[in-house]
Amino acid sequence: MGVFERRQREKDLRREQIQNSAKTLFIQKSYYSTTMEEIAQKAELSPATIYNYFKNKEELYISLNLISLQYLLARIRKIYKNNRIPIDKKILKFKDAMYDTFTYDPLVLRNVFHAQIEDALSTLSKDLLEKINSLSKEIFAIMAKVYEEGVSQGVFVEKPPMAVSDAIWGLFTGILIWEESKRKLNPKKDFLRSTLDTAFEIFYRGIKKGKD
Amino acid sequence: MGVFERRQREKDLRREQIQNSAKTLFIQKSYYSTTMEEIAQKAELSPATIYNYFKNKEELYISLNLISLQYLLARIRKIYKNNRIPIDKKILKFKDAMYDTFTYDPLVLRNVFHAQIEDALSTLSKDLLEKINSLSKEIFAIMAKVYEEGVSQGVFVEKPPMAVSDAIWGLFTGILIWEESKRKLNPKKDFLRSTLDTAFEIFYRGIKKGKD
Amino acid sequence: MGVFERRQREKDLRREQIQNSAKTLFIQKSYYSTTMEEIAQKAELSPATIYNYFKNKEELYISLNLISLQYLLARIRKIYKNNRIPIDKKILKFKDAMYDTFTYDPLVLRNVFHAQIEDALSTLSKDLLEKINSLSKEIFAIMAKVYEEGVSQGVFVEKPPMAVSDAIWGLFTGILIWEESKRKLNPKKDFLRSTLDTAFEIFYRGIKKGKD
Amino acid sequence: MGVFERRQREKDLRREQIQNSAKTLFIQKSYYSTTMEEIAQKAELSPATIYNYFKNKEELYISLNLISLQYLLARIRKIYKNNRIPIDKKILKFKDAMYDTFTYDPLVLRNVFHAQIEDALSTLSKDLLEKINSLSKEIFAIMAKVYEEGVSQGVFVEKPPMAVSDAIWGLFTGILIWEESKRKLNPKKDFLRSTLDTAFEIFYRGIKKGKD
DNA sequence: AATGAATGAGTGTTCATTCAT
DNA sequence: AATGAATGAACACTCATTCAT
Repeated sequence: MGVFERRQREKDLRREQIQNSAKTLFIQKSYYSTTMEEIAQKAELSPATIYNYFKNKEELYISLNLISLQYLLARIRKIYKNNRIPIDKKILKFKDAMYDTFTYDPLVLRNVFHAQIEDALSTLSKDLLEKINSLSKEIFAIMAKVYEEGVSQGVFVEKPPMAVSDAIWGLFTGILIWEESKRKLNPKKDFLRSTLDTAFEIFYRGIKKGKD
Repeated sequence: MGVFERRQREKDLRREQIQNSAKTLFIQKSYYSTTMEEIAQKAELSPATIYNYFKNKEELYISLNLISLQYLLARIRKIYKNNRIPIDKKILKFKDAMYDTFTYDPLVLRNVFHAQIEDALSTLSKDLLEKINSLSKEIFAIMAKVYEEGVSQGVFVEKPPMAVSDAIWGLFTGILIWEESKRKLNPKKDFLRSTLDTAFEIFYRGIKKGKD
Repeated sequence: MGVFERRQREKDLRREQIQNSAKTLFIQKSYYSTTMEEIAQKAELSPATIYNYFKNKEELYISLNLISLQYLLARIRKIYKNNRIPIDKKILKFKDAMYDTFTYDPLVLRNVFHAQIEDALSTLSKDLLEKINSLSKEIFAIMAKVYEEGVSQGVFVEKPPMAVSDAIWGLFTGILIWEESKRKLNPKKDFLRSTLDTAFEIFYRGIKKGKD
Repeated sequence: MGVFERRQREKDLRREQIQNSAKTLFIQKSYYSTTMEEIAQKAELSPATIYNYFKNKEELYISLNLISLQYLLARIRKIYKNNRIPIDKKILKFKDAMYDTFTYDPLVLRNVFHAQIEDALSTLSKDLLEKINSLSKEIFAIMAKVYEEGVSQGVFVEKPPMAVSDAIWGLFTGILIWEESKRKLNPKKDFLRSTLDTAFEIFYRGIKKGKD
């Protein structure tokens, strides 16, 4: 049994090893320009071996996606349920959760936007897109609910809740992508954290009721 | 000369014809999944002909990029210089300029983010990226300047100006991409305009001094 | 126009050139063991070029098939309609028609039997199989009709007509394949013609009424 | 020794288990489209295990061939030696022997024709082909001998004996393959037995001396 | 100037086979 | 003896690009 378990562990490790190599390359060079050959090389395996772990390139790609988004949802939920955090501060906590998630795994973000690939990822993608969508929807729903509670508690000004959560999400992701792309041109400058903080301070102030 | 000029005009037309076909396809299907063949077909030309107008696929792609960004810059400049617009309202005008530009040409946006390709677009891209960057920098500089003027006029709260302009840009583009991607899953729902309006109202309120 | 026609002729030639190479190899080595590379080499072209003429390997293969069967049907029909040939001799003429067709193009035969490939040739094959089937059905129908006429004219003994035409077909093709396969082991001995003649004499005698 | 024998028996069983799986698949899908993986799965073994019993795919394939042909030879021999059967009826008995053999193992037939593989089965095949050939030769020799005896007994008309046995063989196999392939297109109709009977009645009548 | 035709250089994927355990 | 895992060697097919006409 020890043998079986070791084997399993090793197998899991190989899988992750492949996923990590793939993730790095996909982030660096996009889905299309990354070849299985390259992934294999980075994982120090032969291309054929990858196919023992993933049905094809697409599935490998897809396998990278949901984990992080699920993690994010978990974080968001936790914040939502935590009654010790005042409702208005939760918005800022959301930002932190997103920050942690997306700096850890920029690929998810791309897929959340999935703007680039869509019809290319043919069959499976529909399933994936739906899963991603259902996850994001839940995230949004929570953010919207928190905002609505804030409104009914009188701490937030009244706006269409879905628009607000879309705005939070957009604000976050927009800055993230933008800073990321700026960093590519000049890797030394990393203003992500500080820009995000400023942006959310402003946004927070924008929905917070009452004079400062 | 009439002949020469007609020729030139025709040539320009062909170029645009190709660019339009390419743009549509690149937006629909990404750079990688669009083939020269397809572009040619859409432009009702043979693939070989495209090479009379563009050195290669990359250059064709790149040629699509700057026009819209230049247009945006022009709009932004105009707003900046227009003294009849109160400083705080200029922020909202910026949003409108971005809205017009990006709904007209979603591709620029993608390229401004260029998240997908980077590495792949080898030599030429550096040049392009720099041009894009210098354009965006100017746009930002103006937005930052407007914000600073607002601060010194006492209508805006004080924040790091670059962070603010990054935030504006991020807020706008983030929402744009997000709504676009939502529309792909459900083409009937188009909340772009209304979400943008809500978001900018909030943001505006967030930087406006002396809240209600 | 001359140019266009020359082009067309050249194109047709290329197509045939490819088909010939393919046919030779498919006969020599079966569909599976023949590679596109080999076909290309034999046709003195690059593999990619073949794809300008045929969508894929399967279609190339399929393109080789119907021509000969159609030729056979035409021959069979001609014999059928020729009133100068006495009804009982027509059976022997059928043999000659089959002989000419199949010695010219052994591949058809294989496909008529298509025993080897079937489920491998997935999509298109259904269409092809049906066409082949409809062609063979017509051939059979004619053979059966001739036999029936012979019966009603009192020159043939009475048997189930379809069984008789199946038997003619089976007799012919069985001998063909068998002699072919013998020739492979010993290329010098070619008894196809003489064996066929003997076989059909016997068969003819077997259905002819009022034996010697 | 009991242990050794049991081991041997088990080993033999495994071998057969593999051969059976392989045979079924080869018949269903041809040599090329059957994978070792599939054979292993059907045999409820791992692919690697197969290699403990057969040097490689080719040898496995080849191992399937002779058994049935040897069985057929035995049957043919038995008929030949059975003096209670009148010489002319032996021809019809041969048909029954072939029918039993080939309906039990259609693969042999294909390999007897080996039309599909030849070239591909490189080294070993020569050996196999020779064995197959020597077996078929013997079968033929017997059939020819029976026919010759019939001729000298005055019950058969005179024809080249080898041509007659080729014809018998061809008639049988041709109909077999043909009916098999028809059954593929329409599994409900199985006329093999009846067509064979009709065909051999005709053939029998074709060689039988004397008026009916 | 436009294009039909040809192609080199990939690219994802399959599969028989090997080998350590 | 059985097998999980790894892989080399193919192979069909794609596509940007070139070039003669």
